[in-house]
Amino acid sequence: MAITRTRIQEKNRSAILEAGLDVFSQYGFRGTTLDQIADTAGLSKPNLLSYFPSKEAIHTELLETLLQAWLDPLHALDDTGDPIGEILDYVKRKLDMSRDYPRESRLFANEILQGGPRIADNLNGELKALVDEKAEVIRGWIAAGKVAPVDPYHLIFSIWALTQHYADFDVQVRAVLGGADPFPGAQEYLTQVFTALLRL
Amino acid sequence: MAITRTRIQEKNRSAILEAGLDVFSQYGFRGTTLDQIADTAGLSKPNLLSYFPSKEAIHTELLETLLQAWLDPLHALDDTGDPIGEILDYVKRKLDMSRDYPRESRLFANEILQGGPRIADNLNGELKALVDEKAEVIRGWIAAGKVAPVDPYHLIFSIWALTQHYADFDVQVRAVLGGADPFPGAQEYLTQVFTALLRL
DNA sequence: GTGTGATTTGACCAACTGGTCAAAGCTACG
DNA sequence: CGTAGCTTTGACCAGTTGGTCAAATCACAC
Repeated sequence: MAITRTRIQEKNRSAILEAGLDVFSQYGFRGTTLDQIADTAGLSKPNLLSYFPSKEAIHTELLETLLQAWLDPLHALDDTGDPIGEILDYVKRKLDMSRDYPRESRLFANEILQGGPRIADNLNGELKALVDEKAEVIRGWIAAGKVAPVDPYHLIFSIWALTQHYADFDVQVRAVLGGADPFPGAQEYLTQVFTALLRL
Repeated sequence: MAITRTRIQEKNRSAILEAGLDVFSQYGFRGTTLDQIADTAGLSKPNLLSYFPSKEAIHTELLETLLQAWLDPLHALDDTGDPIGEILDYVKRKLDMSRDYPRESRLFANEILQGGPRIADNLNGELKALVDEKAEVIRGWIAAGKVAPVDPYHLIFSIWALTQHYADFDVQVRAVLGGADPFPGAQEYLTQVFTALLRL
């Protein structure tokens, strides 16, 4: 079912998704209006609705794209690699995502804050399965005496929390730092944290 | 300007604030309706509006109360105490707040996600000043050779991120853990993290 | 019980919301 | 140049939103 699309359709669709990401990530699903998205995308509302059947459809498409990108870095955690190096690489990938795709991070945060009604299945299914799998990998490393014994689930939560914080709470972080770019310092600090934690 | 209030006024005001906290913390300012708050509080909308002049006023009052409670645990960080113990105590206080006041945490998260338009002054003023002050305390501990050298700002960010995550992303955390209470494990894990990081 | 002020609400309003539709404008190809 | 079909929009609709108001109800001191 390959849908053929004209250049204009391609351009408008991505303009709408881009605009939707902008607005949904700030105001959440209920706080966002179609007029806001249409204005941001530079289209009229009826025109926008000729590309997506509803507000819900735009949001759903954004969330689906996001969830894939969200799990990718964790998929890449390789049980045959150097344990501490693998974990530090995962931290780095997630921090880079917070720097380069902060709106996606905020879209996810907004959805979770609202109780995750639209992604509950994914959380309880794909996400949980993947985390269970990787937690097992980390447990293996601990059993093999390659990293210090820590709860693998809370280890993963802490990586999420520490990296996403720089995207989700960007305004607060920059206020405290007087506007300076937090990411170089964050990279160094997080390396230090996880090295100290996992080193034997 | 001490306002005298009848018992009914006292009860209704707090019912409204309670309901507002419930709804605002889930849907954010724009995503929340007065009808939702009124229903949750068990009042009619006109009655609700006889206690607060507008939706904005309820939100503002909640945010002001919140910001005070937010800064309190950091205020308590004592430069004359045992450094690592002081920091671990701060972590514990913040984690307890995430467990006992998750809605407040989410209200704050929602406001920051939206760019913090209603609390920008506080972030750049009171909050920044307090963090600057406590960062100086931590720097002193590092200079005195009492804790390992770490960036004090990122240390504070990491405490916020790691503790608030358990309130803000509660749905995700519980999905991954299959519904189990995350807080006992979190307490232990966070102690381990900050001990490993700060110990010389 | 009665009156007074506190409390509550039904009915209402203008602005906004998500969404529809028919008509208009535009573009590429013969 | 014409026209078929892609693209766009003005006008519209019903439901919701934040907020108002006068009238009704209630609680309680006398």
